[in-house]
Amino acid sequence: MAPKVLMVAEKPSIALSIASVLSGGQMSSRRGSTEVHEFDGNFLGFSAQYKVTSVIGHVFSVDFPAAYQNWTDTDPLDLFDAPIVKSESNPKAHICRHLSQEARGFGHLVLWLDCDREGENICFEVIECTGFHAKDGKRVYRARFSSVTEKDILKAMNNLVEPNKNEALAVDARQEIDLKVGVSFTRFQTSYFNGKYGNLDSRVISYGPCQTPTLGFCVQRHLQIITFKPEKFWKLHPYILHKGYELKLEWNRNRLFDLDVTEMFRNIIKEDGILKVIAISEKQESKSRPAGLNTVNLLKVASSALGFGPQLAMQLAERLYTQGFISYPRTESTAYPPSFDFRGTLRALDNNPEWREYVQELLADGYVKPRSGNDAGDHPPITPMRSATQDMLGHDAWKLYQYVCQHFLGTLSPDTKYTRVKIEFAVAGELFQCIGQHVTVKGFASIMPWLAVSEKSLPQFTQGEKIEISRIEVDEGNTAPPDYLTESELISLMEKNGIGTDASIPVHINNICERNYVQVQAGRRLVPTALGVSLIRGYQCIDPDLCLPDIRSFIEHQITLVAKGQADHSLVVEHVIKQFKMKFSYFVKQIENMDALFEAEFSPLSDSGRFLSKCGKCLRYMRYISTQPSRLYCGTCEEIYYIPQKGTIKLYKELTCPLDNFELLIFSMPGPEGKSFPLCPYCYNCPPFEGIDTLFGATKTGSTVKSGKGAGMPCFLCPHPTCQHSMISQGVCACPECNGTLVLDPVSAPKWRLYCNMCNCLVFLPEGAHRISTTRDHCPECDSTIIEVDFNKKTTPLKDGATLHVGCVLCDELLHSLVVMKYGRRPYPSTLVKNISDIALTDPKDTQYKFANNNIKKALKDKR
DNA sequence: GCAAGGTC
Repeated sequence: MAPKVLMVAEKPSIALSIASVLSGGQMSSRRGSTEVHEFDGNFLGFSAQYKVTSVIGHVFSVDFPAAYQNWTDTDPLDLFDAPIVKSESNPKAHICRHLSQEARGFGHLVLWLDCDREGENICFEVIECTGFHAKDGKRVYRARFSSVTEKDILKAMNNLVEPNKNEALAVDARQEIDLKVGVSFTRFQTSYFNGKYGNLDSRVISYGPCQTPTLGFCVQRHLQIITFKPEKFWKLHPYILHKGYELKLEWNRNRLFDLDVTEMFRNIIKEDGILKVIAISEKQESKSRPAGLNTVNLLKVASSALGFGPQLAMQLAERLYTQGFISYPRTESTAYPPSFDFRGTLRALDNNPEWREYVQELLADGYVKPRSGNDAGDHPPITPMRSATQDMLGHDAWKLYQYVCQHFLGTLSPDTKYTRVKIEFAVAGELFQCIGQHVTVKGFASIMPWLAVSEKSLPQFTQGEKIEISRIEVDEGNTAPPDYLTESELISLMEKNGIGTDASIPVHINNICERNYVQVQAGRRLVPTALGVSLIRGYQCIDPDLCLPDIRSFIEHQITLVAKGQADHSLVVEHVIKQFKMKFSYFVKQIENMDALFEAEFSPLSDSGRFLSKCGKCLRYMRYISTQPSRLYCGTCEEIYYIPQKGTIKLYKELTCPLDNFELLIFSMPGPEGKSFPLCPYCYNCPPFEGIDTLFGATKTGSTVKSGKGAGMPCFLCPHPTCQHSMISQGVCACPECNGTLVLDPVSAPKWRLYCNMCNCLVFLPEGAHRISTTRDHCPECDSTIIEVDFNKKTTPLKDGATLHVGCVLCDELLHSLVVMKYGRRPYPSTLVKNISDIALTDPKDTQYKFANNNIKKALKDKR
């Protein structure tokens, strides 16, 4: 009987590649939990029946049993000795059932999981699902491949080995250690601090061996900045006029920290007044073209040059990949495989208006062999696969695609070559110099112009020549602290210290943002919050190990012993867990040291009213008084700010109003159809724009705000032209039911919707979309704001699995077919009804509100 | 409500 061979890869794309290679493209594919490809071929000299399918990453993940899931009943200390259970990572995908079904009647299993430790671990997950280990006569093989190319796949097929149990056990060890350490510390910290302070703006005060050192880097830089003491320094710069050039010379001492000494040098140089040319040197220099592009480098460029965070950059890259524009975007390798088809990839780009000429030149004159780079044995570097234009991709994806193309072309271009001339001068025993640069070969900088070497020309000098000093300048300066870490620098630090992997680095950075430990500010610099700083300073005074990057390398080192078979899995886990348990007990005992820092920053729950958001005038937290009428009170300024009644109010991230610096709040009306909107406490009470002074949902019981003519401007009425929360930015189109404007509800994901800023009209947008945002463009047909919809990959209505769609809700056929309008029957909460109906029942033209709305419409027009 | 690691 012909042998039956089941092969399993780590992801669907690899299963497809393997099946295509081994079947020569002659396979039949069918859907299942993941695709299954079938064909006939040879196996170990016999003709065989093949089936290739895949998992989707890890099949299982670890957790504590149900008995340990209750936070209040479980002492976090007990978690260290608790059992752990494995359950399916994604139960809905039914991967385990899929593998077990596909394995039925098959006698051979070939494991094509990625060739790293995690892949080895997944091998054993697959074995467990297929039940192969239990039955006799069934054989399990491991394919070891260093790239997903025909040559490597065939080579692996002819050199099948056994899966490596030790490597898999090392991953089991890491999973158990990470789970126990992370969850115990997280639960303890969260319960302790959230139970004590009212204004902690994070639901969970998490700890983790990757996320905490990541935060540590950001806080370390912050502490460096705030403890920095600037020092004055001075520099001497003689100037010369030579053959028509005025040149500023650099001092070999660079700078001095003593003005008197600097002045002394200035005087003796001035007295002499003649510089002598003592050396002229000319060197040929070169600046290397880049090696192939890997994930981490793509993320760094995306953050520093394109302004995309790692999470967004990966989403964009993933989409470009599934749509066939770029190659697989998750790779560590910067070396191209020897078989890489450079000519073919170049040809794919040679009709692109953006690079046509450059590509044609490379094709005609012959491209340069790329630098060797690093081969991590995974996927080839990220390269373009087919030509695209901005219209096909949308703005953000285009920017990323454009970089991938430029980088690829850069790797095939010559190095930049330039000559560097250095002229050295002496006067009164002091040395000065000036430097000229002349580019001889522009090379890759023509396609990556931001990396170009700057030109600086110098006149001719001769050795021994004497030149008069025209004037001497003393430049004064201050030493400056470094700036906050850029995301790109953080990624480098994480990579260098082995924190996270190319796939998980974006997740850790995202974590510390979401938990409110850091904020991304201008230039994508990461500035820690009071919470982030308090946490790290707390660890530093209790047990600095807890926030140092070494904590990760310690764990890695221990599990590597398991992977190499030098230590027993259970002994290592036991040993490491014991150490962390001791650290945990000590941390609990010493928590008051960390608490002292929290006490200085946050306010106890027991004080009346909880602290909610910061006042824009004094930058202190204001108290939220929930008793009717609910309001905010700033104790420092002694001001009261009313807010809408009968709903829930919470901090809107830590976003602030560009007009007055007050922290924004999100108010949500009750019920499933209650709209949510941002508001600035100050603008709401004292609308800054003329005409908007009608109450919107506020209580009129006296205004304590001096300038207040009234109250009532939430962000959805605000005509601010550039603030991202204003009606100008969030408004989409005119309300079909009234004179209002339909505005995007910014926190309505995944049930995205528009609501009218005057009446009850609701418009439901495509549900489950990953992101919906307004753009600055307007529909040429109807003037509505163009919106951008990022559909969910699984439910996207677009062709070829595309997810990004840009269009007008009224005129775009697809969007129009997906939106549902609903005129809410339910009345608004009483205060709102009162105000809205006041307007609606009288002639709208006579109301202040209408006037305001006209202003807004005008503002909308002015914006265009 | 919690970690980190896969992949979607």
